Amino acid sequence: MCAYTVEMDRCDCSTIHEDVVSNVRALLPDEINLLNLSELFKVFGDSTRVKILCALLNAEMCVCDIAVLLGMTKSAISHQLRILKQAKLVNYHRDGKIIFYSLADDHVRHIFDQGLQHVCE
Amino acid sequence: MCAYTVEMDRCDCSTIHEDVVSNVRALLPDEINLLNLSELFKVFGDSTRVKILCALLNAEMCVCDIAVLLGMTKSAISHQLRILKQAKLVNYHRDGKIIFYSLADDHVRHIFDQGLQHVCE
DNA sequence: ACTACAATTGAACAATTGAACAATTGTAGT
DNA sequence: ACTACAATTGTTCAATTGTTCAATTGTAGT
Repeated sequence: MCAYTVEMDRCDCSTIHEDVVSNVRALLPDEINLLNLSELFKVFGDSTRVKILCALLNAEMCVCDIAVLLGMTKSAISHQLRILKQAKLVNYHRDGKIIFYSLADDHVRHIFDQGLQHVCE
Repeated sequence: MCAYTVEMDRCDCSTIHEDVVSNVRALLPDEINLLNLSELFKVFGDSTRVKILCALLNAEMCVCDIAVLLGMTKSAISHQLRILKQAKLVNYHRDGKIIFYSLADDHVRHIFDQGLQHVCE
């Protein structure tokens, strides 16, 4: 019989390492932070957005530039930039008709570096 | 008229900064690596998998332990562990009936640290 | 006011995804 | 061989996601 039957009615196993579970439970970040973290990675989890961010690692660019660079429509790029804006991953400033986008901070650079190291192994 | 009409038939803008575009294009990682990178982040982009990985940051655990810890079925955990295995993010070893899962390398730790820093600002 | 154009937005569609359920696999003990 | 059980797998379904198209917004120049 599962020791957690009362609070965890979905458990159907008997060999739980309760000490490990309770130790890990204490070390786990807050539910909210874990949720925000997965939301952040969800933003990274699209090849178009990855390409846009990689481009912005090297220079600030307008929607049109990015569209040409990636061979996509401005609409598609704009939609993705909106998502990147909401995640506070890019900044922008208007210069006449043109809006220039740039990276918001350097976390992206570090995360991408580590990620590329992983996929290149 | 767009300078890229021939090779980029989807471009509908005229104010391209060609120098910027070509510079960035030269610095952009290979298409394949960018695709793999987004696939990697896609794996991180799910709260269940983030929780599993955060748990494994602290201790190796069996499917049953993780199921109890997160209050989910073993089936659900197993499905997610399969995805984490395919992404080479977790290792595992069998001990009798029980299979213990652990983190594959420290890239995950670094990526999560940077990610948490970003979401906590 | 009008035109040109960079950029954004909303709706619709196809494709992908995560969770749940049932059935199955693999291992240990009797 | 049989039972028990940790873990995996296949299938189905609802929800989410990315792209396209068409229409709109905002700014600069005439």
